[in-house]
Amino acid sequence: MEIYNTLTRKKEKFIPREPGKVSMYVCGPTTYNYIHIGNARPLVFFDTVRRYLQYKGYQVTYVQNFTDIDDKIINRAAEEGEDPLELSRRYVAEYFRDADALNVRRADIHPKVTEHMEDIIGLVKVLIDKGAAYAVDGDVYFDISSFPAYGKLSRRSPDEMLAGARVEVNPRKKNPLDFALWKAARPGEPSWPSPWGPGRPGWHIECSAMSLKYLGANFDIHGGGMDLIFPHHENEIAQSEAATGQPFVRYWMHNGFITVNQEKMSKSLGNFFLVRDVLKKFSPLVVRFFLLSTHYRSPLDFDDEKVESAGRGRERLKNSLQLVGEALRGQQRTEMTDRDRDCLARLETLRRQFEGAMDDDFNTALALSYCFELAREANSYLQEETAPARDVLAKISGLFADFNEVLGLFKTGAQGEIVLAERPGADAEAGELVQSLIELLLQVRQEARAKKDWTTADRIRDGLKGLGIVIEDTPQGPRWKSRG
RNA sequence: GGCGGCAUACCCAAGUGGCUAAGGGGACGGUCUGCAAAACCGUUAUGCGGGAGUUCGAAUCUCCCUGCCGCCUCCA
Repeated sequence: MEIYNTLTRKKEKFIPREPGKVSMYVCGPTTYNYIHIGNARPLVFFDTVRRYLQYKGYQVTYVQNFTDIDDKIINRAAEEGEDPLELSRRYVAEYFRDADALNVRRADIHPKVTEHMEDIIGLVKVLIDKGAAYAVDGDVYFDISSFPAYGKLSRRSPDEMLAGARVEVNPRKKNPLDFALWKAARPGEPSWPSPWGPGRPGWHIECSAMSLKYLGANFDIHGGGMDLIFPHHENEIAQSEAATGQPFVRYWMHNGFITVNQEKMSKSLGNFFLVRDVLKKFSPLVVRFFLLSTHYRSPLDFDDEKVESAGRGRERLKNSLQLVGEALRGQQRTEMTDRDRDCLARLETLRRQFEGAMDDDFNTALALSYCFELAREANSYLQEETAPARDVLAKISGLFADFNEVLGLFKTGAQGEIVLAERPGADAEAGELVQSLIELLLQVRQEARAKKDWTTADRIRDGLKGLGIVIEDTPQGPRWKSRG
């Protein structure tokens, strides 16, 4: 397996720190608003990375933090007249609603800054003791001159960064590029006691402190958006390596941006779409499919038409899954023909191709194409065979389940089996009634069809279609599904 | 100003030296159907922004040009 490492700008063979185990840390959101679709990309992508590593048999420890105290939260809280910590607690809960909808599995640990003050203060102390940081008037700054490797991730030297860059003038800093580890509290702000007076952590120190606590030094994978390379991750490296004297991270992974009209989407530009709003229009799993349809390091333009196109693609997979499901419930045979054996061989190839795609720096777009080839293989097989071979069916269905275990494009049941029920109110009590009514209409329509009363039959079909219910007539009778 | 990225069909998109340039959407034709839908079969880039070069051979490497974007400041 190869991973593109931002640190070396090359694909490198993946060798974890400890055989069979992978430690990964992904920068989570600052909880001052609902997440936007740009935040959703790393979420979904790194969730997929984790799933694939698990598929490969690794024991993965996945940590994703919440930045639940910072300037933006304080400002937002002031605007809303709400307590900052209450506000961030609320948005943490909202975050999980969106992430759950996108089929993102919970991290093993979701540390919060406010719950790790001791660890953060301890790390700042170490940095001061080692001469890598200095305290001024209740602030503490990291001294970048103490860390010669500063700039190695973003490939910039401090001199280059100063030339032409607008750096705020802060007379308390020794060097304009020095950054805050601890910020003295201003009146009315939430604060925590520290050896330097009441205050709160700077933005970068939390990730160093919390990753060190849960994953230790030199952990395997650190992920986040490309815009975090500088300064956030550069600063994390400086802090962590200055403190431990060991390499901070083995593989740095950064996802590309989501754009709107080819322009970067961000909270600061104000051209962002909240996941919450996007999900009013699209199924969350369609959004997930869309996010995985492009390689993670490429930009991805968000556009309703493109998401709809992705939705129709996913529908194709769903139809195939439905056909396979029906075949599993239907007649099967146990003897094998040459055709069956060819099919099995082809399926084995598809698994290898899928793994090859994911092994190559998590090429989800290519992996998806093998899902489609699987669908075509399955469909054409089922088209030809009225009583398909049990072993072939099992293999098809197992392969679909495995691919889905990695990509998470469909909900799964307790045994990891794919659950297609995305019908209106399928899991609500009212859904029972809806389903019964539809079944009743289908019976009426079948009676009309038997009498060749096509007008009535078509009226029922068209009417239901208008309500988002698609009817398909098959040799085994009609079936229906909701159009997502 | 400094640093970096991208440009593949109508749309999305994989492919970084070598069989006929994946896959999806769309469109068109066929099979199936009462008609549809779904599914299946077929068609849809002699060409990969433009130009020059390296090579037996390039979408893939080099140079130039054009266009778009990002980072250097909070940002996934």
